[in-house]
Amino acid sequence: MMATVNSLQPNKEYIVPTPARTSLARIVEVARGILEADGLAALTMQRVAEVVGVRAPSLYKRVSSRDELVRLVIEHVASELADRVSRAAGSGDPRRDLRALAHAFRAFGHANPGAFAAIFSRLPEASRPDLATLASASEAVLATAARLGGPDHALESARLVVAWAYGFVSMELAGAFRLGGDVDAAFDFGIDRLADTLDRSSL
Amino acid sequence: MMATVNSLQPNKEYIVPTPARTSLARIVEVARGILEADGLAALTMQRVAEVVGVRAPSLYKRVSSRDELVRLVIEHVASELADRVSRAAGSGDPRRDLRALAHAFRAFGHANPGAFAAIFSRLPEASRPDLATLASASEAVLATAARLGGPDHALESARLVVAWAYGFVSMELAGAFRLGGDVDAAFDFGIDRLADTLDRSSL
DNA sequence: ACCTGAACACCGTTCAAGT
DNA sequence: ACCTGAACACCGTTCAAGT
Repeated sequence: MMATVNSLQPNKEYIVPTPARTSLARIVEVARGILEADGLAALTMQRVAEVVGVRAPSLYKRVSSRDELVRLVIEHVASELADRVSRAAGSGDPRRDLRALAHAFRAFGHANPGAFAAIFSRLPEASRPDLATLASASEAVLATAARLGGPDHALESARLVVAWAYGFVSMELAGAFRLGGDVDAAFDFGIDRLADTLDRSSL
Repeated sequence: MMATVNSLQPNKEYIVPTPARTSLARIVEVARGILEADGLAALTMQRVAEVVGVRAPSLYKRVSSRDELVRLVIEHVASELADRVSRAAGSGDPRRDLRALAHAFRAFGHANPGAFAAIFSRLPEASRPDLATLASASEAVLATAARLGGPDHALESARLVVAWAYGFVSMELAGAFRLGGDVDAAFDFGIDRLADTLDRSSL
C-alpha cells in the first residue's frame, strides 16, 4: 500500500513506505487487556493483532515472540505495582506504613488479577519477568520492616510480610478461602499480627 | 487388531476386542511427570500419548479434554500434599506441630515445584482443581492454629499461616528472593514470628 | 520501513472406520 | 470396547513479495 503525507508545506508530497500502524506500547496494552479479560490462554498473537488492527506476522516487528510479549506485559504491570506500593508508605509511623503497603498491594491484585497472578507464577523461561522492576516496592517494604523489626532482621522481616501478602492475595484470587469467614477481616488480622510480632522482636 | 487371551482353563480362548493399552491413572502419572520436567506448556496431549504408548485421540476415552487432564493432575498432587501435611502434625505441642506442618509443606513444594505452583494459579475454568482435596491439610492447620491462637481466631490464624507458607514457597520457587540472605533461615524466622504472635493473641 | 499472504510445524479435538 | 488415521480449526512463526 502506498501512503501520501502532507508536510507543513501543503504542496509538497512525500512517498512514505507504509507508516507504522501500531507501536510496542499499544501491543503491550492490548495484550494486558486480553490477559485480564480472558486469561493467559486467550492471549494469542492473532487476537492481539486483530485488536491492534494488523495481521499477526506484523507483531514480530516489535516483539520477538509471544513468550516475550507475555514477559513485557508482566514487567509492565509489576512496575506499576511497585509504583503503587512504594507510594503508599511514608506516613512516618511504621505500623501505619505496613498497613498502607499491604492494602495498596492487595488493592492492586484485585484490580489486576490476571497479571498479578502471573508475576510469581511458573512461566516459560522467555516469559519470566525481570523482577528488578519490583525494586522500589522491595525498598519500601524493607525500610518499613527495618523500622518495625529492627535492622538485624530487616530482610527476614520483609520476606515474612511480602510472602504473607502475596500468598493471601493469590489464594483469595484463586478462590482458595472456601471456609467462609470475613476475608477482609482476616487480612487486617494478618497485618496486626505481623506488626505485633515484628515490633516485639525488636525489643 | 485382534487379541486372544487364555482364561484359567487354558483350552478356552476368548476373542477380546483391543484390550486397554493404558489407564486413567497411568495417563495422569505421565502428565504429572511432563509437567514437572518441562512445565505446563509442554504438557500436550500428543506428548502424553507418545509416552503412554497410544495415539492422542485415544486419550479422549479416559479424559474429556486437556484442561480436564491438567485438573486431574493438580488434584492428584494436591491430595498428596494434603496427606503429607496432615500427617506432619500430631506431636501434642502446637508450636512443634506448626513447625512440622510448615516444613512438610515447603518440602513438598520443593519436590513438586511444577504442580505445586499450579494449585493456586490462574487456570482455565476446566483446569481449576476442586480444592476440597486439601481438606485434611486445612483441618490440621486449623487445629494447630486454634491451639496456638485460641478458638476465637482459629480461621484467621490458619489463613495467616497458610498464606505466608504458600507465598514464601511460591516466591522462592519463582526466584523472587533475589537480595541474598539465608532463605532457610528466613523460613524458620517466619515460623517463629507467627508462633510468637499467635501464642500472644490467645492470652 | 512496515505490512501482508502463504506456508510450515504443531496444537486440541472429532469421527468414521478398523479390530 | 478400544484404538487409529484423516480431517478441521486454530496456534506461533518465518519469509518472500508488496507498497
